Amino acid sequence: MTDLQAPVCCASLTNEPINEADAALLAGVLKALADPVRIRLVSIIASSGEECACDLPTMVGKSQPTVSHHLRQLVDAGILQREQRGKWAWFQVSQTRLGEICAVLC
Amino acid sequence: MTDLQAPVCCASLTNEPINEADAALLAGVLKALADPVRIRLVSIIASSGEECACDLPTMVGKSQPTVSHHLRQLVDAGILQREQRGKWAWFQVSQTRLGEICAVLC
DNA sequence: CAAACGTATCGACATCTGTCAATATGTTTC
DNA sequence: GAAACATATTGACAGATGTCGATACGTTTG
Repeated sequence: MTDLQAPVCCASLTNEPINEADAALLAGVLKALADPVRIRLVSIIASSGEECACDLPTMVGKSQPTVSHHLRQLVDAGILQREQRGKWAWFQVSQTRLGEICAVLC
Repeated sequence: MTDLQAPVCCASLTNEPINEADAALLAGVLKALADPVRIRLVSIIASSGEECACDLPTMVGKSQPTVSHHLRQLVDAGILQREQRGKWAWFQVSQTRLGEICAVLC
């Protein structure tokens, strides 16, 4: 499995044709974001700065396993950062990662 | 079906929690981009300014129907613009659309 | 208009994905 | 250490998605 924590891929999509490997990397990161529930999770967490996993199932109207699954995808893609505090898991948005995505697209 | 040609959604993901409808819109646009073949198509077309559909199957190593299917998704999402010239279809990247996506993410 | 050619659509299929109930894992507290 | 609680994993299933061969559609050119 590719390391999705590495920089997204190339400098820019629009300068020169991206190669297949980098395209797959970028697609993986974008795919992590390309879901309505995950977008709402990112937006909720970004807006407040950080959120506890315990509050998110209610906020997005999905079951605890479903939310856990989505959070994992976002963490694997480097979009969220996870921090364990006692029995609670707290999440923050990686502005760095979002910035990388923007840099590649524009 | 929602109008994916409209502005992507909100001003910013990170200011305040996005609502469900806008999240679905944004997810639709991102999903159109979240595929290795489609990313390569966008990158190829953006790099050269415009491309004829006739050249793309060879360039990305996929069949003509498959490429046509991907191009359609990108056009529907407002990421590509299509122009018919005689029997050829030419495609350009909508920098406006890419810019909108960046604006929402950052 | 008939043949040639570029593109889109259809049908079929294998794979991937989102979802939840059930259960396992891990942490705290009594 | 046992009970309580937060989170992750597993298993199962319906629906979405990428792919291609076959075919239809539309435009140009003899």
